[in-house]
Amino acid sequence: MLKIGEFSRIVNVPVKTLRYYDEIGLFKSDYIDEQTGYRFYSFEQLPRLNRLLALKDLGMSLSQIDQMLKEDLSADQLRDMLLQKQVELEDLARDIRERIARVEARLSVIEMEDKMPDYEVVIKTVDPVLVASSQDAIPDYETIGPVMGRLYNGIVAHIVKHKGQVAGPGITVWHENLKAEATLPIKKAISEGDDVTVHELPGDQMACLVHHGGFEGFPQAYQAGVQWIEANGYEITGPSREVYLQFRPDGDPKDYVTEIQFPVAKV
Amino acid sequence: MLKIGEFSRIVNVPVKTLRYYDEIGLFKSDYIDEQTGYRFYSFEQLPRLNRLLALKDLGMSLSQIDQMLKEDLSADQLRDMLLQKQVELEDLARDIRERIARVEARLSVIEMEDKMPDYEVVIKTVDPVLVASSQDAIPDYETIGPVMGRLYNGIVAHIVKHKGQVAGPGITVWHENLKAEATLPIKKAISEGDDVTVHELPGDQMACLVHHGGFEGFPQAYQAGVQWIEANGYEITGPSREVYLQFRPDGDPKDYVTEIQFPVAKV
DNA sequence: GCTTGACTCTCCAGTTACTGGAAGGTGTAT
DNA sequence: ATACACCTTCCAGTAACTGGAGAGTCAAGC
Repeated sequence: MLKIGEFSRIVNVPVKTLRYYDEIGLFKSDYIDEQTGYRFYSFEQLPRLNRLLALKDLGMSLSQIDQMLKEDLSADQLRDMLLQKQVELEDLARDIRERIARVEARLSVIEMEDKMPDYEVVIKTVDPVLVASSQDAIPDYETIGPVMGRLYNGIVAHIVKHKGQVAGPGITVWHENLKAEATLPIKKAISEGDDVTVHELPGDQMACLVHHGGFEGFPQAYQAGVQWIEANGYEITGPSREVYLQFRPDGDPKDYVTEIQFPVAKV
Repeated sequence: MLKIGEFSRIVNVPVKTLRYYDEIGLFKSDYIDEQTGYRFYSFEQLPRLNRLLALKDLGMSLSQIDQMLKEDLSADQLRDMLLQKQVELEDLARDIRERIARVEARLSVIEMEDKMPDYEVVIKTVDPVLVASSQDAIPDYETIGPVMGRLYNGIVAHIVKHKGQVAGPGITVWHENLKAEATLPIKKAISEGDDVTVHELPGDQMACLVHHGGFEGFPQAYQAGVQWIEANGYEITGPSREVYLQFRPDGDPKDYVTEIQFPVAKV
């Protein structure tokens, strides 16, 4: 019979931890002196504790270990738990590798620019949105402003005419070949018109960044987004979007806030 | 100005979490209505939150993020924190790879034997011990018993003669060519004798397993230890030891408990 | 026999980054 | 007027310990 401190030294487990395992019933002391409350451990308990420690070294949780130490657990059940842990660990390993890549990407920005990146990119899942939509080709960069203005005005007019309700800020979807689709989220479906269709923008995993200021800064913002996506092992899988979080045609462009979204998937 | 729920939807962060960040001062709402206590957020706050989320994606803790978001932090300090995180993540990645290897080793045992391994191996750090020691070559397996008996009797006699105090169970160190060193831990150094020396067994990282029962089972135990060490990417770096945790020459061998230790290092 | 120091006991609080729930107030649409 | 969604604060719980306070126990040395 060993006192807790002696046992602790043999198995290299802190006294506090042994008391904790005793308390939660995972590893009880062999015998407790009723007078003093002292815990006593025996050498016969070593195999159980060693199995416990070995399982802990695999990363199992204490409650899982508790199950696995039960005598009546079949080899099949054991195997299943280990296989599950294996999958879990492999997911975790992948996650860590991605994190390391992100840290390295950020470090390389700091090396080059001597500061944090100007645009922070975050991955998020965007829900599908029902929108009223109108689109047109943009002949060249100069004409983006007027064309977009015309498209949005058309949509607003259409929504007003059909008593629809706007549900959020405007979203432009950039299809290939400079074809711009202007959309406004609406609460319920309304009938379509000559130039205005009603459909759902699909939900997706998006790499998002926020641009603060006028439209003249967009090229840099797009560039930053594309660079991040490449450096972090994603690829663009569809048309990008601009969400005009804060915008009024008569407002100061300095106050504009736009979120740029790229639908992405892991390469 | 956005209510917490609207802001939550835009940034894809749960309301509860925003309130929590507000509470710990990491990310305060822009304005609080004094009447109702409602929190309001502005689009101007998006960049800070996005930077926060991006840093969280690197695995930084909230308190580290809090420091990194301070305006007056130099690029050098930022770089140092990221470098430190990088090292930390790489350590973690290695740790997880090793865990995966251990899970796989255990799975292969279960596939072959349809049960948990008979011997559980754990890595632990063993402290140096001061011992009285006596050694001899073992001509063949048959003679282990008598020779060890003689060696230990000699040590005990020596310790008694010099009024030393035994500090723990006997330890046999197996040097090359079947040379056995019998040792007994002692509390304080005593003078040496013709056959008995006093010195310190070095501390080391050891792969340890516990054998329950008589000495006839030792070969299997050693085999299990060596197999585990190979399967888990360690190598043996010195002489192995046997610690006789529970042993009396006149006792029932079934009750003997011995810890076998192999000094190891990662390959 | 007494003191000293090492050891043990229980109980409580704190760690991280939230999450869930209860009880109660607010805002808007029908 | 009422239903419903939304907001508030406060409290408890998570995992696996760790640290500390205050009190009792044990063995050795004088």
